[in-house]
Amino acid sequence: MLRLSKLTDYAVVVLTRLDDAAEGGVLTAPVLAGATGLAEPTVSKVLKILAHAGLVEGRRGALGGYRLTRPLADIPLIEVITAMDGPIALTACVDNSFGVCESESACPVRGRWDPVNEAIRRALTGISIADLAGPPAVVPHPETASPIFAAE
Amino acid sequence: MLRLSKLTDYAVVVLTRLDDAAEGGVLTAPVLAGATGLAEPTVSKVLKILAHAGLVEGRRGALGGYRLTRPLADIPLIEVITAMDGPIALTACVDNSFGVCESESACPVRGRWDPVNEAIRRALTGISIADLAGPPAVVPHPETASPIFAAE
DNA sequence: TGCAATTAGGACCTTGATGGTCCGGATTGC
DNA sequence: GCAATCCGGACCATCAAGGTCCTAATTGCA
Repeated sequence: MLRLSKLTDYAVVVLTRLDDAAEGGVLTAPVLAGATGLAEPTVSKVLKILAHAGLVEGRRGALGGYRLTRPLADIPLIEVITAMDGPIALTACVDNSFGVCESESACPVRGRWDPVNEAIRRALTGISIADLAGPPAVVPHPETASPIFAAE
Repeated sequence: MLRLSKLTDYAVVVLTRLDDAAEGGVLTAPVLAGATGLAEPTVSKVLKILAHAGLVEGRRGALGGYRLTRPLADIPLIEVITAMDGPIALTACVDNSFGVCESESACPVRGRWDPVNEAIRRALTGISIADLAGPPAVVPHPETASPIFAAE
């Protein structure tokens, strides 16, 4: 269904909540779990991955917790997706990876997916997490909503 | 990994091969299987789905087979993806689907994914299957390659 | 110095979707 | 009437995603 993983979804939610922390302050995994309604181990897992990608910073020990390393507006959506789901690659046929496809000799679209991946990357680069956090509520009609894409 | 299903991948390959048929002629599933290197039942499954979506037309009986209902250039990639994978929806939070998310009351990104889906749809609408079939070979540097996107 | 709180890293299991195969029925041409 | 072919669906195996848990390592405080 061309869907991204739930973990990525959670990551966006967690990141936006993390933005609630006071200047310089940190939020612990349990607190974030409570704020988001997600299970604590899951939140913990998400935060660990995000920390590994450098999007958040973890501080151990008592009074420890996590905080953003950058403002949400400086985090493009694609960076979160890449951190959680790995690099954007719609098919196994990426770049010049030979040998992984048993019918590559007969494949007429060989090497042709890259521009597609690139197009999606571009579309996702222009959207920041801040855009997703945005105004509080539901968007009834996306077409008439205010444009949130830098690329448009 | 934000990947689309293999079936979709196969569909694109099969469609491009189907384009080899003579004007008005048809190709059978076994022939297409041979031409693409894919297993026959799989090709058959793909064709059935494509036929259901109206992208190809099946003709039964002896001398039967499949043929394109439109030239490849008139088939946007997104149409194939939608046919095979279902509608583009990066997350379960789509439109105004209430009740499916147990923490929707606490979710700060509620309803905010739609524009993202829309952006991807747009990026995928400008690419036709003909673009994917394109010139025979590998694209070394997508950035310097000829632009194939109508939207750019 | 010891204890409590917290992140870090990974192992582990379950579940659901995907991928792939197969079968019976309907249709068509010879 | 027969053979070839599509049509529709059922069926099962595999595999990655989702989620949980456990054990270190680190830090602050009494």
